[in-house]
Amino acid sequence: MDNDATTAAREMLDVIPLIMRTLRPDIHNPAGLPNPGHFHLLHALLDGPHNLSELAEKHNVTLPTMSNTITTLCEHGFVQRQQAQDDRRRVIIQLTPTGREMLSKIRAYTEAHLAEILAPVSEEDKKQLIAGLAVLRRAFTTTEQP
Amino acid sequence: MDNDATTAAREMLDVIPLIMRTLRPDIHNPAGLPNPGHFHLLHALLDGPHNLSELAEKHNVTLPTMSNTITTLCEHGFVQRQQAQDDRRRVIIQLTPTGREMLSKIRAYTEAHLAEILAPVSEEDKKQLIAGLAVLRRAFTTTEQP
DNA sequence: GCCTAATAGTTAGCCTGGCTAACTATTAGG
DNA sequence: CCTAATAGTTAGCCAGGCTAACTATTAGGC
Repeated sequence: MDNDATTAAREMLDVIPLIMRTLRPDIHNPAGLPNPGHFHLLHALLDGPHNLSELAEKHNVTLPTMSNTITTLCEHGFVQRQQAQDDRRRVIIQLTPTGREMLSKIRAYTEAHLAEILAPVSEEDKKQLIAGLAVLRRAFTTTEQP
Repeated sequence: MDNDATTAAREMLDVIPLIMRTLRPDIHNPAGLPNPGHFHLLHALLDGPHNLSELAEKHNVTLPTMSNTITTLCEHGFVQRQQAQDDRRRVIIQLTPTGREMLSKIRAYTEAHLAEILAPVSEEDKKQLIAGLAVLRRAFTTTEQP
């Protein structure tokens, strides 16, 4: 067994809840977003348009559920439906400027909140933290694909 | 403005979603747990018994909602209700051995999964990661109280 | 080139979890 | 003691999730 990996895993599972407890309210209950879960969905649309099936699968909900969810997000003006011209069965979902703006507001607010929490940390510790985060980024982006 | 704090905050908000995408299924859809959200609730009971009002407030739900949720968790045998003897209005909620066991199974499984992902990381990077996590732990436990 | 099968979404009907309002039981205070 | 406050529960309603059934479009076999 790899003891350092286990130590790091254990530590992550202790620390992540502490962080999430602080960040959750920023992300899930921001003014203007009707439903907490909608944030993740809108976020997924940042890297480009998707169709309903992809979104449903990625978020572990059924197609009808995603269809309804998208309907309410359309009504709120955060996303828009659009027929694909090559295959007219498909519906392309993409962010509206309003949706994009909402996301960047949440992002900015959360980032500021986090930075405030990290401000009292010593310079050296901040370097250490940034280095640790880089390790995590590498570990979790190489494992992404499957 | 503190530039390192902002850099760290930005990096955290990029990296955390990557991690959560991997861990969410382990935590929210484990066999035996009826509802995804129940995990957080049971976890909160690990540090001792609580009454309904505390739980409701901590989890941002109303008292009736928490009452119903606890009822279903009771029916599944994960927690038990118990009248407080000093103030008979209060109801003390605590984990049953079954509930405790369920939590440690989820914990063990998730920890193993995480350790597996971290295994290929170099020794040096693992040290770096552990150091970074320690910084986070300090930052987020000193900020806990308010 | 049709006719069937497969694929993408939507609609209908049901169930659960959330909320507010109203109620019961117990304790605190003038 | 009698009123007010506090802790939970019950009742009734709404939104989000699911399955089943339906529509529309594309793909494939003969």
